[in-house]
Amino acid sequence: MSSSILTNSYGTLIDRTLRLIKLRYLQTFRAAGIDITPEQWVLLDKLNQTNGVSQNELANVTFKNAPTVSRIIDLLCKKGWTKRSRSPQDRRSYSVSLTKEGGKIVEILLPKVAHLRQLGWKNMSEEDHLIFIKIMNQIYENYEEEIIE
Amino acid sequence: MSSSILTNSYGTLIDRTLRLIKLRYLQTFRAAGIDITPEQWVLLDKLNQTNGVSQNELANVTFKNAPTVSRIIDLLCKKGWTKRSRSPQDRRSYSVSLTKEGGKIVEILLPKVAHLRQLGWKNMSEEDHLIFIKIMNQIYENYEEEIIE
DNA sequence: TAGAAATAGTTGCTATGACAAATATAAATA
DNA sequence: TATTTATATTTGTCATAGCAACTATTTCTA
Repeated sequence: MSSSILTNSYGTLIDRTLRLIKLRYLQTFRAAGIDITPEQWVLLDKLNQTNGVSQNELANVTFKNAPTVSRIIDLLCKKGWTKRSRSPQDRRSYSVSLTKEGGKIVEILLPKVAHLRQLGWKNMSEEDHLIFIKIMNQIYENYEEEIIE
Repeated sequence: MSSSILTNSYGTLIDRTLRLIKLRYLQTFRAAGIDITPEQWVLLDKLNQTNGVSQNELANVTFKNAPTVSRIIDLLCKKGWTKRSRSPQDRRSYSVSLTKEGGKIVEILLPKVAHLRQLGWKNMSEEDHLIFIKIMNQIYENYEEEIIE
């Protein structure tokens, strides 16, 4: 293995790019006059795809942990964009769903988010995109299976 | 441009991989018996490379913002690994440097971090690594120049 | 079936990061 | 030189994330 992998801190690069992506999302949402963060958007978007799931399921599909989802849903409920209802099958869990207001927010923001995704891949090919996803997932798998000494 | 770019949320993938990387760093540091976070490590490592720089310079090279660097240096000073001294040339800024203790910490952790970097690139080539860095920086540039509508 | 173990969710604590406002000092300018 | 402007740093507030401890409920098991 070459030395550049050992000496270059790619974590810092990933970190800075991810923070810029999130910032651009936030600015775009603000410019649209909607007070929502990128993380809140992730949950709202997921609920739009699969309405009525539990917080636990939301946590799994968005790779977030339970306390984080709990707090973000709190905020979304306060804004009137989601609502919780106790699941009759399992009274420990909630069924979380979009309100009509929440649905409108998604409708407004979806095209803007699509535009943002396009911007990120400017000057790159579809192949670049596929390689990038593959490598990102490979790094994840490499660390996932690793047992710490 | 193909539609998969529009429908896949690569931000979520980057987010989950970055969080796993940080978790593995944290676990490795804990396993070594050293109470330090990945972000604190980034600053300590940078100080080891360029000792005596200002917080502002630290912020620039690590892509962090000033308040974050200020608070992390606070923590590192409390742990006795760094110290601040007022710069005689510019009395607004500090010269931040590693203490002897801080140097020892870096010495212990450097090989472990090199090992972690290798782990992340398991099953991948040096070329994969270069492509990845190139794409990550291209995404950054794409968003950097973008003016929000 | 009663008690133990597991699961869904919440809350408290700490760290990081973004933004805004504040202080102290330096640099530029009229 | 006096005043304005810019810069380095700090502090406050909020959002996200991880961990641990807690409650309520469900599932497993002796």
